Amino acid sequence: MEKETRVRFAPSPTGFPHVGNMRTALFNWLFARHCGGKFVVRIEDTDQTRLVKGAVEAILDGLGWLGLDWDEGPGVGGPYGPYFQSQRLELYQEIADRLVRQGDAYYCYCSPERLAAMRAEQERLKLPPGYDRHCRNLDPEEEARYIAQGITPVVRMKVPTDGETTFHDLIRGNVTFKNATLDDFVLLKSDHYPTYHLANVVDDWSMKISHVLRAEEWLSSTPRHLLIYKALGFEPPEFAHLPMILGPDRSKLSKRHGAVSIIEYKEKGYLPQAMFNFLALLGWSVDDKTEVIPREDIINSFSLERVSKTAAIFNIEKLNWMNGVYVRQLSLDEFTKVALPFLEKGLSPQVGRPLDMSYVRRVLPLVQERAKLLSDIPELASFFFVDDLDYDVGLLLSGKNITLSQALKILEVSYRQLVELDDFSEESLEKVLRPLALALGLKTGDLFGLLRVAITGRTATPPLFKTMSVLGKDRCLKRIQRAIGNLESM
RNA sequence: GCCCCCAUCGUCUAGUGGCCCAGGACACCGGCCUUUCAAGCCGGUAACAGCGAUUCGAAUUCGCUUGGGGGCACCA
Repeated sequence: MEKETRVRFAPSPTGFPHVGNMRTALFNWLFARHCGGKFVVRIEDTDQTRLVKGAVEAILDGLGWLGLDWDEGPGVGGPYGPYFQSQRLELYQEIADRLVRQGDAYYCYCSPERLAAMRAEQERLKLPPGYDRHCRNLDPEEEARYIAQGITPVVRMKVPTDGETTFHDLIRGNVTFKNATLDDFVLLKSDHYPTYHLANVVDDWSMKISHVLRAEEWLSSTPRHLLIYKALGFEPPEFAHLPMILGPDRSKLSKRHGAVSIIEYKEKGYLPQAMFNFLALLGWSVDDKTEVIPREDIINSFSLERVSKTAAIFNIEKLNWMNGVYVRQLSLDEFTKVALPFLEKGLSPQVGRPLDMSYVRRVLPLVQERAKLLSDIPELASFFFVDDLDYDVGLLLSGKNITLSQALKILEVSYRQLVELDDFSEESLEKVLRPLALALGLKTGDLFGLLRVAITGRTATPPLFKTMSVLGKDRCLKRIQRAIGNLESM
């Protein structure tokens, strides 16, 4: 029987879910779903000093938001748990002991101060930094002396000083490291927690992970992991190192590049479908032209062969465009559902709540094709809700062909015509206003432009008749009246 | 400094020796549509880092150079 495909996403809760991490999660998830394998989430909380409160929840929220469901892990359990490394300490300690007993690892009593001094010296001499193996071959007396001092040792891997470690990366091909360039890295810290290297190997093995898909930043620690697998006699998984996601300055994406947490994108009004699609295309492609592609199709066509080797810059412009595409694809019901929270939150407190839903449902279609982000919506729609339009009166005269007195006259005539109009539908309005332009000897654009400003306070809005029809006769007349007043007091 | 990875338009990418004086998308610039905006449509600017080698033929293979990135913690 073929070995089951099992992949994992193993975030450490030391911060919020970074888009780079989420892309890694996504690729793992896609790989599992494509192969009909399992997607495991494991929390790597072995650094007690850097734990961030709420980070686990935020990470899981991020996964949930993108629709990346996990088969084993926090909340769902599974046969290889626990899925928090802090709950598996004994396992790592046992393995570390075993490595020491076998002679593949050793206790190191060096103080942080000594290590720092050593590093400083190495830097001064322009030597590659790395542990100098001071404790690798301690004589028993010396070791006894350290123990007597009550020093809690760390456990270090006894890395072979010669030979090479080679592995086949599914994306990059064969990669070889000389063992001599590796130092004796720490396996178990003095607080008895494992380092990433140990915990990661032990867990990937004990959780029967078949493929490790992780970011390229891990490439150079892979030989260390392989050395541990070898010492333990474990068969290593397959490795695939995904290209990095970089900021616009080509450096590793970080907070100084702006929004970096997936949660921030959610809050700014990106749609998860759009983010999913966009992230899938960062480092992977279907063919030479497909951009917008449904989730199911991405799963079906996903393969590591089409993952690129080159680091990618996070191109927010393209994400924005793609989000707009997905926003426009939404049905009115769907759009209403996702837009409402943004409207509630972003509309001025002056606007009465709760919002009139039947009115909202008439406004929203006019906004939908103009919004790139859901957070654009309150601004795009505010004039539908606010009673007192706050605009620069000069805008009323922004049409270059109209003088103040003309504008006044036009508004007055328009007002008189509209008062008479009972049916305020788009068609009916058009039937009145187009002829009016002709009658006044105006270009339609000049008349409609003036009315637009009077009625909305803006020069760019959804189509005028639609807008007026949604606003209703009352509001439109009041606003025209008010515009007349504004002009008179100029 | 040492080790590893990478190298096609500004950006994301297609391209696995002839189909490529390099295709798509975003952005940008024109035009059309049009009551403004948006959307849509049409068109345009724009790239194989350099040098050698292999080959009848290289974006595609190899080498070197250059450039970029990542790693070198009792962090992950």
